[in-house]
Amino acid sequence: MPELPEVETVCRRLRPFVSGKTIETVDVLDAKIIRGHEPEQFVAHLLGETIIDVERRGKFILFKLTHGYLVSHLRMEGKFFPHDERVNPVKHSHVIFSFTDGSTLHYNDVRKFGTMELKTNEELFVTPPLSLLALEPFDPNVTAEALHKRLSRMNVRAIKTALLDQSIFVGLGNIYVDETLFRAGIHPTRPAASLSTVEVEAVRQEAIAVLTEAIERGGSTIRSYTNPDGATGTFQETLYVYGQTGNPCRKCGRPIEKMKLGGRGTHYCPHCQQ
DNA sequence: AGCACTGTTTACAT
DNA sequence: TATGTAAACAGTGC
Repeated sequence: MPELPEVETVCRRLRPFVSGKTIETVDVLDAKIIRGHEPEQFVAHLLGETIIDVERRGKFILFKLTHGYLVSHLRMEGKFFPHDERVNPVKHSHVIFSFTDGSTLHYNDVRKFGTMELKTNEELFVTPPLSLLALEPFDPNVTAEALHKRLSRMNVRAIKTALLDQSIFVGLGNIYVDETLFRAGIHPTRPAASLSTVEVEAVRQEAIAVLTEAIERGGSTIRSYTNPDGATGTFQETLYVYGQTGNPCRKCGRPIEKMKLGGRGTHYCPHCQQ
């Protein structure tokens, strides 16, 4: 269930594996994964294409092809598994790529929420879904002033809900947004418009710190995430609030609480986050 | 058994 | 327009 650090970890693993390889066959075992085109068109376009590079934009994986891009989102449970040879699909294998060197890439997705879509170079950033994204969080143009201006226009929205909106801030999901708000000392239900520029800057800095540290640790494995090698991340060892319900806060010792906000489980310290 | 929960996004109703 | 809810699906845990 990847957020930006997990997707970045996946991209770093896939990049050396697929770069320079030419697609020989594509088996679509479940058409639900394919968006934008009929599966037949999807396959027909990919045959003979070479994967030039693997890039990331937000939580999307971008396979740069000879012609255009294959854009993939893992949603909750999507996983890519590289293999040096042809192997049989397993349960929940939905799309299988084989390359002219004999290696294969399997897409596995228990809940089938993940997507794959072809885009031309011209369409890529000016059509949904990528056109809807805010700037990358590490972009210097993401300033406290710009973010504060945007948040100040929100009527009643809670800061947590706003930060999960990828058109406002890119890369945070339910784990890292809770961690960001804890580190910034901001209560998740605070109206987004009520944050001062100083508080917004604290949120921005902590978000970048959390995302950066999580990338360095290969992401977080709470229950099911593994990278394409099957390895787990280790950032979960450093979590302050996510999944820590009832445990003593590492800053003040009072128990971490959990509530429901915007339909998502929300973890916070009632003392450190007023 | 049945229900609530899960790391995401979006279509739809209000 | 903005915001909240349900839905897509499968598995796990109580």
